[in-house]
Amino acid sequence: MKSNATAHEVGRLAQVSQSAVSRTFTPGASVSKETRDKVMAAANTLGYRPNALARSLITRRSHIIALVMSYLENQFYPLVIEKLSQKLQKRGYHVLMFISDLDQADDVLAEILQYQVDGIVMASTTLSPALAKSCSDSGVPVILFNRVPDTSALARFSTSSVTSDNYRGGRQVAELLLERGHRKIAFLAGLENSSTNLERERGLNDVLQESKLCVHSRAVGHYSFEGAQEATRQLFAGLDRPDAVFVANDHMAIAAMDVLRIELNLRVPQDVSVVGFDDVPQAAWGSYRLTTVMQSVEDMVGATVDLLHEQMQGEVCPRNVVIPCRMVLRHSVRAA
Amino acid sequence: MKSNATAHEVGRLAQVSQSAVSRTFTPGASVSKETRDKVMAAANTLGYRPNALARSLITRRSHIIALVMSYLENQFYPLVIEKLSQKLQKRGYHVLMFISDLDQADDVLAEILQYQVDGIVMASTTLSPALAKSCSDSGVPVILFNRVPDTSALARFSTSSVTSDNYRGGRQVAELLLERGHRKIAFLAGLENSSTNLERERGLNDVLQESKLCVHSRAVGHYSFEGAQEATRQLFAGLDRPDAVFVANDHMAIAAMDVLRIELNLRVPQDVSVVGFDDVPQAAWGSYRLTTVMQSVEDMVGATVDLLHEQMQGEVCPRNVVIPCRMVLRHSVRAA
DNA sequence: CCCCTATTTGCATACCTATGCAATGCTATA
DNA sequence: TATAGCATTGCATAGGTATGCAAATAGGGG
Repeated sequence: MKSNATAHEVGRLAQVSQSAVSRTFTPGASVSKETRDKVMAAANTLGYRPNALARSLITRRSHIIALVMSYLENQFYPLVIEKLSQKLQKRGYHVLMFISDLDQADDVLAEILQYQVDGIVMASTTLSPALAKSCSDSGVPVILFNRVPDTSALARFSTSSVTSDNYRGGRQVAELLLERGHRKIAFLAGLENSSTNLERERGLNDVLQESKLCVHSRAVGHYSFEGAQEATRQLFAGLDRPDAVFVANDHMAIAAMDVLRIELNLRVPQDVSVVGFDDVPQAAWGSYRLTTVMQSVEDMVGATVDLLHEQMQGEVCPRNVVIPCRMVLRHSVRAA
Repeated sequence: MKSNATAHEVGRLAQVSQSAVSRTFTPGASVSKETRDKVMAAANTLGYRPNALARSLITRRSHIIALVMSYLENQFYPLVIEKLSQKLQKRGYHVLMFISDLDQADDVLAEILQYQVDGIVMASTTLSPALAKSCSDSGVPVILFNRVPDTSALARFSTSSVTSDNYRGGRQVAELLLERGHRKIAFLAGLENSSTNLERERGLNDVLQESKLCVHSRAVGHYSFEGAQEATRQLFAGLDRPDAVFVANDHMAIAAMDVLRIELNLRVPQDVSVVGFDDVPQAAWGSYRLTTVMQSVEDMVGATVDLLHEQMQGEVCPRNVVIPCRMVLRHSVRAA
């Protein structure tokens, strides 16, 4: 009873043509209730399921969305996978996962295109202008998630993006820290050239500058846990220590807090205030209670799915969607 | 310059047949260097990529592996996605993600089979015997990851599994706690009927019994963060409190530690020892330094990929692979 | 009872590639 | 030089489904 049953075989058993079988499994096709019932009965007997590959070959729709990610260490991304996969499943699409190093994204993309995917979501990865063009040529919509297209004109006009309002988030953090009386504010950067890092830092700097201040010190953690630990040590190595640190994301902020408390014996927030970005679940854990800027995964993924749908309908106009974000006040910043 | 180019078009441009094009892109096929070069040149001009769907239709190999997961809250699973995806990519396979609620796995499986996947990995999900049979009928190997097949004979003989040695892990935890002088040991359970929970608890109970002891108390956290918080409160609500808690996984153990320290003002490990299971990255974080049992994601995923390969070659004999696990001593258990 | 329309059905083809088979060309050996 | 043997190539078909088109059927109104 191998489930190799084809539409032909079902048709033969049900005494109808293969077309009738196809129509039975195609919503909205023209079939009488009578034949539909016959077909369904035969299909159940044989354990028939339409072959999605053969179907895609004709309809030119695979109902597969490629999702490219580089590292899942940061808990933000698993949440994205989960939400995205769920929302797409509800609309009849499925997610094909690709893990790629940050720089090797181009190679992966070549593979992806072979699968005739209906769309591509690239999370925290940039896309070379050449590849972006190659995608838009083949008519596959590409959505950058949590990254903004390269400033190069070529890429900017051919791919869409969904980000949160990183600049305003950065500003809000700066305003909060100033309001709480901090004047020696350090920035712990993620990946130097990532748009998230650039925008968040720009927000911080602009607010400081408006108050005739500037950043106290700066170190780079490359969005990794170990990198953030090392960067924290650097920031606090000198005699003139910062009294607050804005960390480019929560994942690094947690690493920083542990170093501050355990290695350097500093209290958070009494001795140093720490602010993160993302609002990953761990930020709420009792041991950290990290004040941070929430990026709504729900909204960002929702916007991504909407964009995909739009562009798969053939709307060729790429858009850059910006989702507002919101300060979440916990206990890692001192009172005024 | 739409990348819709087909093998026919490439062939025409290169002045060869479609077969020659196909052979050029099929490793090991018979093509002269001369024609291969002509084909490659034409392919580059047209931006040709073989259509993986059409190819799969003929070869009856989609090179797609379905991965079914239920919840990614526990950081163990993102690591699995990452490793599995990487290892499979190296062998030319890709991962199609399916998120399913614990009980709705059967529905999802019907969808999966339409995609003609070459294999299915089900992480922490059980499979109804009927569906298991349905898969083995259609010749698709199914690997249960971190779960053991149902005790029902039907399922046991048709699906493989990869787990760590949960029973021995549970024993090791018990031995450690006894050795450190604990006699009032509580167990914080995950999902009551999951094989991981059953085995870990059995290991604990067996060792206690061998020392003429039994578990001090028990509560259920359902492998969720909030569930574990509530369960911890229950365990410590009475007057006769446990002096050690074995928590069925790290994710819950961390929730428990926060409740113990922050809500109940207990010190870990001075007042209570806590042991987890999995060794997720967070267990090593400075604020927790959780003593736990390491499940090697690397080894488990490696075994999964090997099993898949084996079964996809047509070896029909399902196997239950058990990976050894290892105690990781940190600082959440008191000294002897 | 007939004709017109609406619905249902089957035939044939297309989607794109892989591959068995026969044919072709070529080299080397006797 | 003839022939066997090998490497390369093209032809034709298959894989499973969707769909345009024409044929067939049913239904309804006059």
